[in-house]
Amino acid sequence: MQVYAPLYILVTGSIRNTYFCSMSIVSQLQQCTIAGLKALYERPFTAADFQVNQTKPEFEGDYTVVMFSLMKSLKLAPEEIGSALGGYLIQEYPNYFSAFNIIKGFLNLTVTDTYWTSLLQEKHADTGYGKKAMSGKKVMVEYSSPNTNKPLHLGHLRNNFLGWSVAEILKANGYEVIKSCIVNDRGIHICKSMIAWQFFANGATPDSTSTKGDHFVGTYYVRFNDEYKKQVESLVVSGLTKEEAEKEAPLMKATQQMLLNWEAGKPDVIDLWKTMNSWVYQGFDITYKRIGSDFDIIYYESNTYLLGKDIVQQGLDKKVFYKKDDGSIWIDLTTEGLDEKIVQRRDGTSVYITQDIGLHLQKYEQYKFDQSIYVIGNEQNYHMKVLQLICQKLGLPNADNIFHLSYGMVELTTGKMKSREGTVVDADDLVDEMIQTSRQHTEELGKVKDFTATELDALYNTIGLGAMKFYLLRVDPKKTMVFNPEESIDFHGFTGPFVQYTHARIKSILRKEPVTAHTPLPVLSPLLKLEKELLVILEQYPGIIEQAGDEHNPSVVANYVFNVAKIFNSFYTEHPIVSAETEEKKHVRLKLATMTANVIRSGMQLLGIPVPERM
RNA sequence: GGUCCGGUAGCUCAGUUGGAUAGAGCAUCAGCCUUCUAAGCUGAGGGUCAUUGGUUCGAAUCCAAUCCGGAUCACCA
Repeated sequence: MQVYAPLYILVTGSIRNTYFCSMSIVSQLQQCTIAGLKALYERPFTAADFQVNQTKPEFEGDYTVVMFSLMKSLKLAPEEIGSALGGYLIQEYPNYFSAFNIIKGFLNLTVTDTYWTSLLQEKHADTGYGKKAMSGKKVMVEYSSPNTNKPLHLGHLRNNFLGWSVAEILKANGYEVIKSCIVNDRGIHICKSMIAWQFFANGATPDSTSTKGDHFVGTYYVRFNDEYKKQVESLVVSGLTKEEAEKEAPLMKATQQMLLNWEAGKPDVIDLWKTMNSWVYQGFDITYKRIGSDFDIIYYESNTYLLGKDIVQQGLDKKVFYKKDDGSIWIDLTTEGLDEKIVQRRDGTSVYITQDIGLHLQKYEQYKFDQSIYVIGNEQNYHMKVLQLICQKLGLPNADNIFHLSYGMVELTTGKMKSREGTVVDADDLVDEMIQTSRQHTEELGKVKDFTATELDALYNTIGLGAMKFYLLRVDPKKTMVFNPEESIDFHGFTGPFVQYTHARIKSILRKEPVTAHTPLPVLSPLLKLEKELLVILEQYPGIIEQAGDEHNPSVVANYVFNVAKIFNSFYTEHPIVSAETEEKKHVRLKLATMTANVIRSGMQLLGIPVPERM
């Protein structure tokens, strides 16, 4: 919890006038209400006994105590409770509440201008506003997890942006965060692109074809599937069943042999594998750098795929697992409503889930984390449920604190993305297009003609990527979302560039009128509607960070930051800042603008989106 | 078939520890640039919150049933 000195709290001597200075105004109101109910009715209530909401715009007031449940337990009419409680709050907490009205079961309270202006005075220049002090807790966030046989696509982008943003949000909530990635660099699917390269490439390389390495390898993965399909078809024509043909196709047999050779460590296969993977990594590096992803630790499946075997033995000893007659090892999860799950094949090799059990333990031993978050698509909900259950049954450390941040698939307006049908949206192509679009818009508007070429490139990147990240992060992670190409390059309305633009607008004013040059508040003239509206939403920022952290949900921040920008823009249109009615108003508005810019910058940073000074 | 997730405006999404007349953006229509950046602002139209029943002062939100969509239930990863 943040702690800030309550300069704006005036101590009046009454014991009941103790203030809860580091709290949000909502918590404050809850505490005051509890105290009031106790004083008035000599009965103990908790915050769960009544509801506090933001007052609807059509009514007078800032926050509302919903009294229906109180009416029931006190057996009193709303007017009675409302006038007693409202009167009490105004009398006992004059620094917080200045007026009230009662409509049906709603007690609407007006928060004093003193409260808002003191908040503004104290927080307007605080770039760490809303962020919590380090708690000493450590959390691992695993995300991205690409395969080394094809380039990154739209689905990976959602994953990467989510992982990055959740890491930033957790940092803001006081966690130490370790970002990790598990690279799926081995297995039959990796061998497919290797075999296709051997058969069809004639020694071509990314350099010889001027192709980005991951795309280069990706074409051979596609080529494999095409050629394999042809082989299967011709075998079917020659009389085999489809199943037989799929097994007997020469390409598949070669691939399976290659996998065996890889596992046996045959030098020529290992060399080819290393070479092709290095091509892919060169490509990934470029993409990760462009989209602003990075990791503190990268695990490779080629190193981890043998993990977990000791654990399987321990599980047998503990009778968590059992062995079937053929030698394969299983766990029975039917009492949990799941199925039986294999953890070791009859040939003694470990399966996908076994590696994950091993990796969990390895990560724990390495980092001693308090929580381990996996950013993985919802198609793996079952897998992750089983993983956690097994870890718990084995009594592995911190198994209860495995959290699957399950996100929904990204679909296209035309339907689902399918790698094999070529309906995927490539990450690099998309980034290119977004940057190109931002260039076009910027040139049309012609506001930054004095920028150098380098500055312009940086700006196009900021806007293009900002639009894309915001577009993918503004939706609740767990929901399947639709990617609409036209909508994604729209820079108006609920978009990243809209928020960035609002920031640039403010900065333009502050360059002319630095806020530091002004005397401190207090302010005597009453706050106008839009001034207060801005302060009300700015006051909510710490709570938003907390909520986003608790829910592992960046869309909470995206929605918030958009609303802040929207309210600021209304305010900006309605009220002049530099040429305000009075000097006092000018000071207040400059500070409001400063605080708004800081919150926008801070919130966007939690989404991994920089904001420009000009655009 | 079992399990899980979802269904809110033409489209994309908010809103669900039960609260006032269900909100944004896009799209459509009507306005606003001698004035701090119009990537902006103001206003209008647009809803059987999938359906039905239940719980209660009050249901988009909770419960039950039904319909529709998706994911998953591999000795693949």
